[in-house]
Amino acid sequence: MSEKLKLNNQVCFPLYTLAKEVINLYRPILTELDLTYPQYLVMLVLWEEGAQKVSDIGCLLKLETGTLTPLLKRMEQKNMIKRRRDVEDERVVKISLTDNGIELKKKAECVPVQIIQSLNISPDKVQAFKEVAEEILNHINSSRTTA
Amino acid sequence: MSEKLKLNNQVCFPLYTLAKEVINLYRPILTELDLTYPQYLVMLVLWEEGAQKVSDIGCLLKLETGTLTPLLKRMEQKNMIKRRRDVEDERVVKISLTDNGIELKKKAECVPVQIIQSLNISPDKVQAFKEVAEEILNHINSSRTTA
DNA sequence: CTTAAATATATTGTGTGCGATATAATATTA
DNA sequence: TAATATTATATCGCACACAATATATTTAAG
Repeated sequence: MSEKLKLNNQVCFPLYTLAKEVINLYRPILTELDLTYPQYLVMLVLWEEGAQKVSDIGCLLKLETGTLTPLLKRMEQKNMIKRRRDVEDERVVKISLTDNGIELKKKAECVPVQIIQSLNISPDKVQAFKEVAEEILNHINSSRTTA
Repeated sequence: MSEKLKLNNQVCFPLYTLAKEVINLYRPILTELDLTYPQYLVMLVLWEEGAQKVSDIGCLLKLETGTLTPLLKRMEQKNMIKRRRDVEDERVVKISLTDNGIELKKKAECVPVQIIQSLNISPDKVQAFKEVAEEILNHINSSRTTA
């Protein structure tokens, strides 16, 4: 059989599996904060950058509006964020943290440490891995804009 | 602000994003074969290993039955696979290829080449990346069975 | 041989993820 | 300025992904 179609020779399969497994690693930890992984990413953005437009969050996290709108509504239901139309431009929806959302950051401080520990891999390799991932991402994104 | 919670310092975020982007790379190519990425993985297993139990496919692809059952039913609708209860053990459902499913392999031969090209990264780095991904996966899986 | 435990798959519910389309508001242009 | 194009979200439909639960079948214990 053609070697190229063998599962073990697929490059993207371990990537696909690892991404899922890592999210599964986050799941029990984030459940403590009543967050899912993509919701956690939204919180990271808001904690770091402050109030953001929906489109800004989408741009930073590479998520479409069809994903973000319902996700943000669920976070609003949980009283972590506020969704407000911009008075300057009524098309824009500004996402900001509630007091609860701000407060949640304290509980989140320990999340990255726990994850790094359970990944159980040398910091060097983690860093190298991250860099290759980002390099491939850049390739993909630049070839998209070029095309 | 605590450095550890900054988006750019997250190791798992580029992994999560890259996995999605790579599936988006596959999407137009696999659409030609009327397959999604997880469905393509199922086909890889069947082409390589022949007929398999649902649980075997789940084990190989790290997918739960709640994901696989409806996915396999969609593939059955498209007349790519057959689902048959095992006469020896009525609990088991055996998944096998239809003639169409076997035929589809020819059209799939070119998929890996196209993907590798669009990833646009040196084979060495791809290989190194794959190895680290598999290493982390092994860590996660072994620590799960140990715990 | 009958009941309890284990196994294999199916079902349900919730939450992404994305393409396609719709809607409303703003910007542009004739 | 009225018509048109663009922009920002929202909505809808489909397909995962997984936890929790249900169902059917087989195996094991007594």
